Amino acid sequence: MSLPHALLGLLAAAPATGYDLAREFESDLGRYAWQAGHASIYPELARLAARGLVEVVDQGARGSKTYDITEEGREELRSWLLRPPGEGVVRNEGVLRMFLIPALDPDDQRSALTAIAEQAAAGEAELRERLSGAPDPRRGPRRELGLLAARFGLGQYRATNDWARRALDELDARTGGDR
Amino acid sequence: MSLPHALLGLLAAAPATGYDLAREFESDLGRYAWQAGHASIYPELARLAARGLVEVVDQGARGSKTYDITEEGREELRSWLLRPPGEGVVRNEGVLRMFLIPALDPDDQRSALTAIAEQAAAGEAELRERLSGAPDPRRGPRRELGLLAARFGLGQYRATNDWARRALDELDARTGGDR
DNA sequence: TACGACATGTAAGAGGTTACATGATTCG
DNA sequence: CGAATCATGTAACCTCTTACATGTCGTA
Repeated sequence: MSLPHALLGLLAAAPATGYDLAREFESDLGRYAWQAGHASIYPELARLAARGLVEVVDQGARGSKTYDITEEGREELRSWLLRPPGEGVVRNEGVLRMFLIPALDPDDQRSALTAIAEQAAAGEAELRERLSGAPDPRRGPRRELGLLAARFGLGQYRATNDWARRALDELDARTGGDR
Repeated sequence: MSLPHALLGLLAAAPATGYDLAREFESDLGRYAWQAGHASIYPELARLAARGLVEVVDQGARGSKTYDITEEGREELRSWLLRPPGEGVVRNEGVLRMFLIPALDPDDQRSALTAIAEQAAAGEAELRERLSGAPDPRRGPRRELGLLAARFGLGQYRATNDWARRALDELDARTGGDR
């Protein structure tokens, strides 16, 4: 039940076509929060339109339809965002891998943890660069969302890197620290 | 395709019944990494057994079956854990809410961000207490998994709290900081 | 004029949740 | 002996992914 709210949230920032929205899910949104492909987005937009939460405000070239959120849509979005966050859906393959690392033998643990730390460091560096550069002019009205998401990602990568390096330290301590 | 590997990873630490595994998903594992209910676990164990990756090593009271991982299972798990982490599934309703907060008006943003910061602080405190106390004797062979997961959670809550408080500061700066 | 990006849709199937269904054991 | 917990399973349904299918527009 999160996809409709994700779409409402994106449309609340600016009207967009289904195609635009699908691309939005390929960046930070899809990386840290929620993934969706066009094959789930188009039918969901149609359902939201049928419920009166969004509407088609423009039909352009190539059969494109630009959707905007309606007043009812804003209310639905607001009540969802303000609802006390009960334990929602959580599904993260990367974190799952991290948790299961103790099942490996020490050498394999070392390489898996090293790979995680390096990947997190690389992700952090890349994001830091993006944040320090000029704000991406393409994003326009969703710039704020992107900024917030990027900063969240930064914290995420930092925490992951710290976690992996601490696990590596302890592994070295346990196995004698040599090699 | 992550549930079978999650089950293999848990069984790699110690043999368990489907019921045991279902409870495992209710703690840190389900909170940060991957959720699963008994209705998906039992059929998946049967499939894994059919593929020879796990086997029934004991049948106890109440029709319970204790599963253990096989050598083939360990190899499958190892190759999955060592596989370079391409972008896996990510689905996190809480993070999605965080990203969409800019869709609210400033007052609502303030309350949503405050709620997030408070919840993260409470989660962090609770986890910190659990980590400082005596290690839970019930967990036995999965203690290490739990420790790793709890420390990950700690970093997570810290990052979330920082993120929310920074967003609040900026909101105050933008809207004049009064009230 | 060909290629890449834009743009939308459907169908089949995988994976997962909720609800239904059943029964044994333990503990107060 | 009643309630909670242990323990397993199935059926219906929902959601999302993958693959299939189609067509337009800009530009090199």
